[in-house]
Amino acid sequence: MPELPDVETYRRRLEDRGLDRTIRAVDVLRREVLEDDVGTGELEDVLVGHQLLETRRHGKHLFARSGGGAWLAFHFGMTAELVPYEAGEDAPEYERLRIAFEGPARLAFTCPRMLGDVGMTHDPAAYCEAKGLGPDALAIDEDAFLAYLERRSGMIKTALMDQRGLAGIGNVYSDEILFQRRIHPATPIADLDRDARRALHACLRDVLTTAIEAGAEPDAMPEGFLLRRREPGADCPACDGSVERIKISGRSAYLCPACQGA
DNA sequence: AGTACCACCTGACGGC
DNA sequence: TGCCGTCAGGTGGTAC
Repeated sequence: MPELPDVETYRRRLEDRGLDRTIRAVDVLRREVLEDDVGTGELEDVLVGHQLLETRRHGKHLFARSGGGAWLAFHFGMTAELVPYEAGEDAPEYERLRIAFEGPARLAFTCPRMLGDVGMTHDPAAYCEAKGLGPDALAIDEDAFLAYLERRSGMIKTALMDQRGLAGIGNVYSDEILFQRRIHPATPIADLDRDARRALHACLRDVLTTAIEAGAEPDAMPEGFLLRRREPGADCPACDGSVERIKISGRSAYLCPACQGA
């Protein structure tokens, strides 16, 4: 589930359960989760005997600064997660990398599908730039958002999901934002007037902050959220219609045709 | 530039 | 029970 609200939730989890504890060991259970330029030895040098001191999030990327002089960079792919647990408890399923702190605390990077990864950097901002990431979706202001839409064409959903333009929004939350504005996901950007674009920016902030407050848990989100009804034929949370799944450039988009026009 | 499509890798689920 | 197809919220590359 790792879009911006999920990653922000992991960040808070890491703040709670991973900072200011001395790291005793780091175990890489599956080497493939490390980015190509990161070796296990290097990872140990940076972590073991040190503490994680601060966190940062940019879009779907999470960073943690080690007292050992570098930042860890977590990227979650479709299914990765950060799971704190304690020695003595069963390790979470699909644990791929484990940080063992002195005492019982453990922090697992789990990744069933192996599409996430862990990297290292000396500068998160430079790292994001190298990845081509645009501004964080919660940091971009209205003017910058309008300017972004101004310089591209095509479908609105695609623009919201493009990490180079706006970092943090993925398939689920782009659908949610567009549903809340009653905009069909395939709507050409050119069809949205200035007021609609401004409202979209405000809505995107609302949806993301509401989701963060709910801990990125669908069941804890407002009844009116589409993401709680993400299956074809489900009842629309806002009208008598039902939820439909369509394909937009190969991805599943969910919407209510009655609310969001054809 | 934008879009469709395939690939990556693994798991869950429904149908027969 | 077993096999098969389909789908999954991420990204990245290619070809039109």
